[in-house]
Amino acid sequence: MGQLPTILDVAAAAGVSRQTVSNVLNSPSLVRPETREKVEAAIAGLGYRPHASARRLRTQKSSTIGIRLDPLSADGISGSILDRFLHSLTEQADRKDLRVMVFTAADSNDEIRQFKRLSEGADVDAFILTATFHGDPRTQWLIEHGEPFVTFGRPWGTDDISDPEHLWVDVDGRHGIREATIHLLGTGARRIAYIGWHSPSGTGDDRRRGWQQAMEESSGLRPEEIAALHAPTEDGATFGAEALLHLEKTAGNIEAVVCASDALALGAFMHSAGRIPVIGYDNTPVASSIGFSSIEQPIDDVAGGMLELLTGAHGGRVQPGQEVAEPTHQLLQPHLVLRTPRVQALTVRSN
Amino acid sequence: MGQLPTILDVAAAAGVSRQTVSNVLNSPSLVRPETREKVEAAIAGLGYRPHASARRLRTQKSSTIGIRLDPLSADGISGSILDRFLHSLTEQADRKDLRVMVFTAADSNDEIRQFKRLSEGADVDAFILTATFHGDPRTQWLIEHGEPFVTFGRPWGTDDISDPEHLWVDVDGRHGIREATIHLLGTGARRIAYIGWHSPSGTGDDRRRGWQQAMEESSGLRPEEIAALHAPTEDGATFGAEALLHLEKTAGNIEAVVCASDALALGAFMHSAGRIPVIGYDNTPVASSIGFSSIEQPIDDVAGGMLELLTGAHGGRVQPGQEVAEPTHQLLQPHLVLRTPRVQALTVRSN
DNA sequence: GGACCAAATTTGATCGTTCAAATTGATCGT
DNA sequence: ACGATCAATTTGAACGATCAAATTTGGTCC
Repeated sequence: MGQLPTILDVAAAAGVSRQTVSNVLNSPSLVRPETREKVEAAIAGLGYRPHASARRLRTQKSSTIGIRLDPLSADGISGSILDRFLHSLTEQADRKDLRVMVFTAADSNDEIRQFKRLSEGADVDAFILTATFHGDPRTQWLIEHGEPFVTFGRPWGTDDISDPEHLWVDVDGRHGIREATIHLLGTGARRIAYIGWHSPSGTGDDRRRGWQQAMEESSGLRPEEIAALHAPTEDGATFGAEALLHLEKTAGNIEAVVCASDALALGAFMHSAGRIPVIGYDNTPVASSIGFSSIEQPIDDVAGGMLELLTGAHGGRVQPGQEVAEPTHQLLQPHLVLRTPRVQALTVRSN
Repeated sequence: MGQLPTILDVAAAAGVSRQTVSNVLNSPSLVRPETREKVEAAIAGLGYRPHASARRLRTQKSSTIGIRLDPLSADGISGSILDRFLHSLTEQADRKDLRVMVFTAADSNDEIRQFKRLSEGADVDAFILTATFHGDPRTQWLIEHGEPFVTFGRPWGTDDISDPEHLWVDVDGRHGIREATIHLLGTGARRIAYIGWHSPSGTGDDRRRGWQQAMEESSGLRPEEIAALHAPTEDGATFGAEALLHLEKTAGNIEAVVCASDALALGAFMHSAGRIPVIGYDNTPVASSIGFSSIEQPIDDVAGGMLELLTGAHGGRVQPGQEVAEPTHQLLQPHLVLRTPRVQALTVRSN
């Protein structure tokens, strides 16, 4: 390991002072090009890297963002999506010289306790929140304590979307589901069912509206008929299968299904034995393995957008009562990934 | 936000000196119980938390472990397993007052570059490695540079398992597959196929041996017959389906299948239409949704074991030529999760 | 009561960096 | 030629904690 070189070693090697080296790193414009080169050569020669903790102590900034690992979120981004998101976030953060620290929490209150720990210890100086919900206590706490943060998910219900209290990036689920439904209508299907989550659910209700709009506009069915094609349930493959079974009994013939998640879609697909088109949401590995269509969220753009908001003019905080030049949120569009099923017959056990 | 209290504020409030407060936190035994209580009251009253960066600067320890996010590892722990592992690791690290920092890397060399960045910047002071392979350059680099680390995975091939050059925790895949095979033999099946990965692959070869042993001991088949039931391929559902199709053509009737991964098992299960028992590896969500048996790795124990080794006497490093009292590795046993299929018929398209 | 020793507590120095103020050296206007 | 101005660089101080050494406290023994 040896002793790591410090800024003083670099200064000595380059024949300048500490501060000049510091300036080369942080405010290059202050340094004469000639000296800058000398210093840069010394830095490279010694393999010097600034000591993160020393810098943090002095600047009171950690250049680290915190994100909770939420493995089993029923709502919003589930499992493998969070995984992809975390990966993309970390990769892009790295390019901006930001580090990512993860933590776990049992519930929202526990998460707030972690916010406290991590911000007070100066471990992180901004937070990334996923799966926001109506009346979220976490955003409230962060705003009150002046901690910078960005959410993946709109501030459902609490405030105006166009004039938000905080920064957010979200995916327009309604639009995605609407496009998917329109695609199915374009193939000739009319009796298109929607299997989603129980209300109230910000994400869930929004997605359902996409299906509802498309159906009302172009299916030619009466409102009661459309309503009869809607089955709210819990998230999960078995629930998806049961919901479709239920719909077939109560609403009769179903020509296609749009689902609020891939888990539900898997169930519906299994139950329908691949005979009718099923469209899921999130384009998880299951969808591609089994081979059903799914709506893909632009995860990279979400992560990139969040970092942009965090490092941009706002610095993760919306200054109250101040003119805002840059946008404070982004609503991104998902896109439909079409697949033809790899399986022909598939039926759920009768048990 | 206000100004956070420092150790000096606590000292003043408790009527003692800096160092006494520091001792209450780090070496309570040095402090008289009476004073300790006073200080603890002051800490609680002010809501003081030590400034992580200041402590790190002084102690030259970050109390942070780094782990690479590897989203698409074909070998070893794949996708959702890494997710579960990361979650478990973070949760257990938290209890030991350790933080977890994540990073991404395109390949091993890139990962080594990250090791450098993070250790030189004193961002992390130990690494967690997953999916080790034969002649892994990463472990070599870490050993050479004296960076503490633990691997999830044995040092395949490089050195002696019972006298390792570094700390590791692994799951006994051979034993797991062996038990799974024995279970199938117990149900009366004899012609049990094995679908795994191409050789050489540390993990893959080890798992295959488990099947081979069980077959040689108890199937009653001749060695050539057993060999004919083995199909090595790439990881993935389609490869699994193709492998089983191939085996049916070349080896004839197959009564059950054991696979090196759930992805392969999914393919085999789809191809066999759920008619014969299929056992996968990793017990991913796909296995539970679709409903096939799978071998579950004790992820929590793996994470816990790795942290134990890291924080134990070794401090993540095996001192060369020194007597070692504590064990330097752990080999854990997986267990079989049995399921009855939820689907009855399922066939792969002929394309 | 004073000498001695261990336990408890305090003080001085330091980790590596950046901020703020001070210094140097060159250019310029009058 | 002389101070004023400005760019480039240096020096002193501080961030908040811990280590190492010094000091005080308190008890025991003769």
